[in-house]
Amino acid sequence: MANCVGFHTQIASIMEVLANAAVAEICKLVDDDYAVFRLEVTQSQKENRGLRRKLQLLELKVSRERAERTIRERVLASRPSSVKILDRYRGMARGEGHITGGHRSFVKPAGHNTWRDDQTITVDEGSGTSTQHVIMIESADAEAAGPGVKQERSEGEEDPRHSRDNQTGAAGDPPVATEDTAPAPLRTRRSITEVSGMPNTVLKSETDTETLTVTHRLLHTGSDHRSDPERQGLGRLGCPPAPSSEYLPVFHQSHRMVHTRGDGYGDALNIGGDDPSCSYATEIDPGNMPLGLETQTDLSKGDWNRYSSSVHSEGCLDKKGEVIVVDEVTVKVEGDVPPTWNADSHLVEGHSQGRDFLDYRGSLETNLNIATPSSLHVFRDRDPVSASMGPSDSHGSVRFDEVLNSNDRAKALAPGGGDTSGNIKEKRFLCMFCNKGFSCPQKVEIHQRVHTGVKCFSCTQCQMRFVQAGDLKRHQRVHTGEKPYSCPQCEKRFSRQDHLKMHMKVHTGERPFACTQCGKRFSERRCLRIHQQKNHSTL
DNA sequence: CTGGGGACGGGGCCC
DNA sequence: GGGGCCCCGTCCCCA
Repeated sequence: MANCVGFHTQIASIMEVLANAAVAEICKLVDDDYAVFRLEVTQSQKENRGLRRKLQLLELKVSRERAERTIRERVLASRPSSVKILDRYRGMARGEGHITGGHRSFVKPAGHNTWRDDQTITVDEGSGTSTQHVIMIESADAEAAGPGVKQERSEGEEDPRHSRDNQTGAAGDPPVATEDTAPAPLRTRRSITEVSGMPNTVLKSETDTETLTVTHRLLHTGSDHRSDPERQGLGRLGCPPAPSSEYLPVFHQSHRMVHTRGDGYGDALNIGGDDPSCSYATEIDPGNMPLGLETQTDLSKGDWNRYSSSVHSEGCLDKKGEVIVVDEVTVKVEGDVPPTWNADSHLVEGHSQGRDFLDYRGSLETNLNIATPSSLHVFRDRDPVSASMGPSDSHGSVRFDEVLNSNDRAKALAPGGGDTSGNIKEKRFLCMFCNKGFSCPQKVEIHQRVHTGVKCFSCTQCQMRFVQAGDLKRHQRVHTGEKPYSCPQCEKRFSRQDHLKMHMKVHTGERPFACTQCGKRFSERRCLRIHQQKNHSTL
């Protein structure tokens, strides 16, 4: 019996030894494999870095070449051209046509939704049929990027301020506001991404058909933007991004904040209601205003960068303010990513060369996947908060040709997104729709209402709604009949100073707008324009 | 009667 | 918030 016990003990010992040996062997194998694996990963990372550097160099080179070409084009375009050109351009700006030359875009090839790090950006400047549509956003590092990678600029119309200067000129000899005499050169609209190599300075999306991977990089495409849990957001937003809305401000934030969607829109929107006469539009469709005002909190902290990122990551905010720090996250998109915002849809139709606000409008009208203002109504009606809305809700009736009026387009296309201050550093906060720069987040928020159609201020006397409180106040003079401005010449009174100023031209005989064709002068630019269209238009 | 132009009121938007 | 400009619609006058 004792022998039996001893035998079993020995067996157990041997088994234990063998087991330990096996474990040690396994561990060794695992360690070896792990070491090999890590070595491979390290090598891959090195290769990846090397490739990225090469890509940077290539893109920088392309950007510079493009800049040089732009300069040449501008030189060529600065030659005097005929009135026809500007008129034609104006027509296009109103959605009557497409600019067939000069405009270039980097657009994804048709049929491809995937952008990869190693995907070469090709540029077909002649046909505009390629490739990626990306942008470099001004940032602190922008200057370091050197010439050629500055924020794209596109001018199809003269700078209104500049024009105004020309028109006012020196007293006594009002300069001729030629209006159409010297059409600004039709410069190309291009978008360039600056790849600085710094992970937190380059944003790019790697979009698979149904998967949006947000890495350190994010290039915000329209489809990406709407590939939400809320493609509803598309509908709700109802304000499809202007082409430039593909652009995403690039800020120096290594971490992106993603807010989970919540229902706290009402709360979020309950800001700014300081005007007793202003019934704040709590019925604002949250999807229509992805900038959830909750972010005011962040904005007040100056954390606009994070704010912006969160908007683009999810477009939704958690009412609890829950924040998920995302370093790398894969956002699954339910269902098909609507190709709505694929630049391809424009390109395939031959609109590739003028893809900007103009094409955007066209696509809006033709692409059934795009939420139209009518769909806004649908979503608004679904919104329980908006159910209390009366007919005064102009939100849903916002027309994009109102939102994206020619002035807006011109400014959006203007250098620096309309920034004429020249101090672009002071306007680091970019509109996510038109890329226009502003000096502070609050201004961006207000400005973006232009695109979102959000009108927070409503008149208690009528159904009018306004984006800005000042507009409401001015409007209310219509009801009060208040006319605080009186003409010193004829005692005529006006509710607005600018109207008085305009009226004063009656007395001064000021006619700063002269027709270059017949010399006839007008007191209003519009009169001149109408005159030229009716009498001198050769189109 | 019609078209061109002047004048004015109002909204949009930016500074 | 005020100032200012742009744009549009409308009304009116006049040739």
